[in-house]
Amino acid sequence: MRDKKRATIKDVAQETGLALSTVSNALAGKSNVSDRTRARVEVAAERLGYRASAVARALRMQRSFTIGVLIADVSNPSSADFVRGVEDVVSREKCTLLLCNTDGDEEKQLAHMRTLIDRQVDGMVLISQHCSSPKVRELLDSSVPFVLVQRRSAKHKDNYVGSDNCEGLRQAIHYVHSLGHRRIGFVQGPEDSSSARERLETFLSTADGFRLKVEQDLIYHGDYTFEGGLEAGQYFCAMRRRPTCVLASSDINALGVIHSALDAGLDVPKDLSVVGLDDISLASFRRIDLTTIQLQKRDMGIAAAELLMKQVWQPLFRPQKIILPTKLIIRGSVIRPAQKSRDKSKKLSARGSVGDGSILSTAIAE
Amino acid sequence: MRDKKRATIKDVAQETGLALSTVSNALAGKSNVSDRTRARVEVAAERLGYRASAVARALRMQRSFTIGVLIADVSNPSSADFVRGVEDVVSREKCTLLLCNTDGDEEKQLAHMRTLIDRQVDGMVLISQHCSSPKVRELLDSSVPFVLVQRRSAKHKDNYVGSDNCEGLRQAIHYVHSLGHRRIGFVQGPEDSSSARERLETFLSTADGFRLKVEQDLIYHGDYTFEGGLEAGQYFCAMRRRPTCVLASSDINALGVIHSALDAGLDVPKDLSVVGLDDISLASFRRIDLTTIQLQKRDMGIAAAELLMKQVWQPLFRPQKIILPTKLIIRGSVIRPAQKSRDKSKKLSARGSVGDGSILSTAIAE
DNA sequence: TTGTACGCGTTATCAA
DNA sequence: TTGATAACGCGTACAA
Repeated sequence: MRDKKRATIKDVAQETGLALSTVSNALAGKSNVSDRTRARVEVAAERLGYRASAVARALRMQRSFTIGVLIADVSNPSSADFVRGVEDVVSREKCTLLLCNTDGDEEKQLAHMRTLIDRQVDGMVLISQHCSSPKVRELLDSSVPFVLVQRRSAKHKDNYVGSDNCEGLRQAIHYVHSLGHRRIGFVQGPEDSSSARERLETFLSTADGFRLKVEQDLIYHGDYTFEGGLEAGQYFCAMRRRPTCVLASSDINALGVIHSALDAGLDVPKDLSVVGLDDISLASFRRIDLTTIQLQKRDMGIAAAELLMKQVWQPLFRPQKIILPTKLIIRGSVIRPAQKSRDKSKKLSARGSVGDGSILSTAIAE
Repeated sequence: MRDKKRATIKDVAQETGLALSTVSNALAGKSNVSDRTRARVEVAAERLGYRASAVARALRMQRSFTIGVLIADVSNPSSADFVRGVEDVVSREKCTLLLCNTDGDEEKQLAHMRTLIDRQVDGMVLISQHCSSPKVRELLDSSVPFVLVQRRSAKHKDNYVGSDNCEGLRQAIHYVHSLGHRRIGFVQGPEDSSSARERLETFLSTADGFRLKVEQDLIYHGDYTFEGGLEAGQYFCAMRRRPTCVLASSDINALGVIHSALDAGLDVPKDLSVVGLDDISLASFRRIDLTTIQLQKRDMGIAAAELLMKQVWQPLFRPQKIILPTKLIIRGSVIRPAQKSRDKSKKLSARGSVGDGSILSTAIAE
């Protein structure tokens, strides 16, 4: 069943009685071929079902019309959006996307990077990948154009697309503070993430602006995962002086925190308010109703791919940083802390659900 | 900064003073080369940082070590898992994955299929894609090995990986029936999905086995999306004789149904029980706590890729169908219908959350 | 306007 | 055991 050989440009030449180059020129839309022959060529090509081999073309042109994307895990809802954004523009530009999962493992990342380079991708997008270690650096600098997304190297002037780690977070802190929260827990992302570090700094300085003293034990060194959220939640809920609000490292992470809080017999948001980061599509689902800092991931993917394509077309294009805005999305997972409860804002309080029997609601505020 | 030219096999030959073919043989691990020269070659290759060009190799070998994957939308949480599974085995097999989003649009699918074929992919995995229309069919049959996932063509004997649309669903119906539900709504997936059709048949026949008469208006012709779930939910909630339980077409769809029910002032599960399909990771999150039929998507992706690789290596391998089991995962979104409430099953009832003020709990059973 | 010839970097065949 | 040579399918200078 599998077809006989694919028609090549040679077949079209034979069919029309023209030379290879004439056919090539005709099909490429070059101006040095008469309308009559072009038409003949087109008809013949159509009839033979001829399509140029992208492989041969890539070899000849030293350009594969292929873009590599490295990501920790596509099946992670908070990262797949990036890929989608990248693919949007890549396919619009007549390129195709080579996808690699690295699981955050540097060895895997290196291996994938090498095979991408072997495949002569025209460029790569690295989403939250390692980018500082010598080995990665060497590949990066010696091969093809690339754009870093979300995680950058301090030491180098690279193309970078990220989100404003300050603005949304500051809004969140203002908001939470305005509601009366004074003890605020913070889940920090992984140590090697530049964004995670920036967010921590922003948190500390903003809190400082409010004369909030942030004790060390209010910073939980975690990651972006659900499991990490569970642990963070357990940690915070077990504290003697429990925070009244927790800023999680991601939406998924926030759900982990909430999960643990519920397990501990606390109610969210009555006993513990939680803020996420991402605004995944499910965040607006009523049963979740997560107040969160919105990241425009698909747009970041789009920006990254567009930046990359510029690099590909004009290799002298100067490296560029693009920072997309973030903003706080207010939903129901944050309300005033318990002490000054009796709150009037019906909309918010109505949304809280009642916990199960074993409520240990010894709500503590400072 | 961008490197000077990549070293080619020619450079290695020059460096060692050997012939191209000898170098090639040495590096390919062929047995017809002395240990001494092999060592020399390896050293030289290492020093020059030589890596074979995958493009040239693909042209020569007519094999690209590349697999194409077509999917509606990677950023959809209920489909990204497939991709991850496919990538797991593809990368293990030293191949790379070309990813295309089709948005369920046949034209886009065709365009992507063509570029994949132009790129001489060794095979393709089509996840929930169109596979019966003449145009698609023609490409499928005339190009490279392929495996269909989740949606198949009735008319052809293709490689297919799917899930048992019967078993899990039957379990769900048994379960729901045993709790006392008699009016059960069913959200059907898109018309052109073979799985959706199979599930409807299973639903009807199983219901028939219980002497449940399923009126036409209990079947809602929808899709797999959240928005579709919202509409389905509105539809069911507005019925004069409302169902006490709804079987949704996917987890995301189920969340839509729940959302609408809550909006209508109903409580889930007290006034309306809901069953999902997928078991996405968030389904187990307490605030969602969705009783659902589990599909092993990542495993399906793995099975599909393995089947495809077999086809690639041995083109005479006979087409094969692989059906992965499904099972009901019992959580909290289904309880006994309101009438015969007063239920004793603490575990289930304890999990229900209390609705807000405006409860229209005119629960109706047959 | 059309045709010839070469090279992109490999692997495979066959002769030395 | 090693080496010369011919493909693979295309684009492109250059000659006709």
